[in-house]
Amino acid sequence: MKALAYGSDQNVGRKMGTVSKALELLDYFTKARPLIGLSDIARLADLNKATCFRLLTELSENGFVEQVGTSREYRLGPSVLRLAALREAQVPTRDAAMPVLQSLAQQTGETAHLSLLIADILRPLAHAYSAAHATKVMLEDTETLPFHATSSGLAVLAFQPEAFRNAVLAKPLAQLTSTTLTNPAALRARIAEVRGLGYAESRGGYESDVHSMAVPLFDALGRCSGALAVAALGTRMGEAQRRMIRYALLQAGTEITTLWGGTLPADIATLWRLAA
Amino acid sequence: MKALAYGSDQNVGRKMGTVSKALELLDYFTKARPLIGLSDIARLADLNKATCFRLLTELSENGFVEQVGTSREYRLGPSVLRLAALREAQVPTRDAAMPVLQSLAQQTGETAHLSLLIADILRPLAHAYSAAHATKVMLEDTETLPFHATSSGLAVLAFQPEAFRNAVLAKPLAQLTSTTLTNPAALRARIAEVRGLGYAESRGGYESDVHSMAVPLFDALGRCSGALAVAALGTRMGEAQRRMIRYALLQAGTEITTLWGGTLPADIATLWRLAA
DNA sequence: ACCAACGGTTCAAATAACAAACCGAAAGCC
DNA sequence: GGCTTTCGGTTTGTTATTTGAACCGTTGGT
Repeated sequence: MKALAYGSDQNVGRKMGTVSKALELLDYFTKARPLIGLSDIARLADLNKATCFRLLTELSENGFVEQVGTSREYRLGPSVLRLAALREAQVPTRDAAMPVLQSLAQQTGETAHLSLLIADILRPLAHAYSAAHATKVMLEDTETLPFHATSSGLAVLAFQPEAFRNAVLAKPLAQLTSTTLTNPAALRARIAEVRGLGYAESRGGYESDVHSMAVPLFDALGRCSGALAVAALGTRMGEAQRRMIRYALLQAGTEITTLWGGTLPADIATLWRLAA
Repeated sequence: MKALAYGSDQNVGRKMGTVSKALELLDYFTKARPLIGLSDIARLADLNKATCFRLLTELSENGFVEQVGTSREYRLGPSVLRLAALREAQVPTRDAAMPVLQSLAQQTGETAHLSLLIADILRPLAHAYSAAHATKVMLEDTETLPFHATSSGLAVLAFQPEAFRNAVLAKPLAQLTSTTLTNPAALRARIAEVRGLGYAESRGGYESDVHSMAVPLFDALGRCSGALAVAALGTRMGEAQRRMIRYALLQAGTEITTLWGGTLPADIATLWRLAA
């Protein structure tokens, strides 16, 4: 199993195959850092420059990265577009969820985002912003959502196999804000609570003034493979607002799970029906 | 440089790194064959089962493929979605072109498609169909566009560096229909002609009753990195129809190149302006 | 003119990939 | 039921690939 690595956690001492190393290089491209030079990416990945060069060359030969003319920096290549189109054609995920996500943002007047569990890491896949407020939560550059410190993370974690939860909680858990829960036992309790409620909530656990709520999403294989969340400034999160957002979330969550061909676990279905 | 391999061309005797082998596995997933078992894919890629298994495992650990529950077959994983979203955010390609593509299909009443030059291979990225005729050209399952036998291929080839053209024409060229041009010298003449016209045309070179026209597309780096084409049944391609399609193509081609931040080579810009 | 950092290259040494044979399970097929 | 084939997956010794450190030639800053 791939090392669970997030935050500032340096993934040192890992022992991984060449392919994983190459694929990991792709992960260093982010919205905030779309172009990376050879030396930079070698440093980031903690790889030898020669190794890194060979990997990048091979990625480039296959269109997964490409070099922009000047300064020879690398960026993601066009191959991913083709593969993504193919994946979406077979398992509509982003395209299917996007309209629901947008209407959720509009309906709640807050920022909505959808995350996917990819290779044991929770990553945001799409965002939708509302024009309702001048101040909104932006998360353009978030690359990884820590399981223990976000509502999406908790929502997903609550519906994973026990072994997965254990693996996550066994790793060191970053104290991101003053209110981040980092005690494994307390987190377990928290997760059990999420399971009982059918949705998760986080008050400033990731960023101190952001309050968010999230629901788990289920795919056609019955797995909980993602989460849908609404994030707002803590100051805007009154009781009425929370109730409104929760309601919209449960609706939208049901909708996306259905679009994905998934089915809610029976207990969750009941919980959500009651709350509606 | 990666071997130019298309059609039924078996890519035997190649000497490629582990990473390329792994990435090539991803190419065996198509719309027509979205799920593949271990033994199948090993046969397709002409790899040892153990090797193939290891590669697939590593791809799976990184979310590039995943196994569906029953029968343990593999399919493309969610990682590609994330990367594609990132790529589109930085270099809007498919999303930017899609509306133009659709309006081109609607405007011409025929099938329009956009292809991208990925790692020396021309691959269709998106299609748009028109509802105007009951019979239309379908190309859902086309995986690779042979340069010598399609209008898109000729359009792209005409604007590549000489070395690239040579590499393509040096390979054996498949005789796909009775009218497919396979003589390198004749093809060179054809390509020169395309250069002089600013667009390419193919009458039944790929499928015997399909007539298509294509224009090259240029990206922000000044490369010709794709083609835009309209394909119709040969029987519908009268002179008036050809003129209409050509006009719409030049318009749409200009538009997409502009959206991509590219600039037309001066001679082409002039040609297209004159034709409009 | 210097120096540092860049992208890229080289080559011996270390490591990871390879092929073949094997395993238990499931699916035909008599 | 029993025989055979094929499946996904594993193991092993051999082999070929990957790796890391040092080394180029350039570029850009001071």
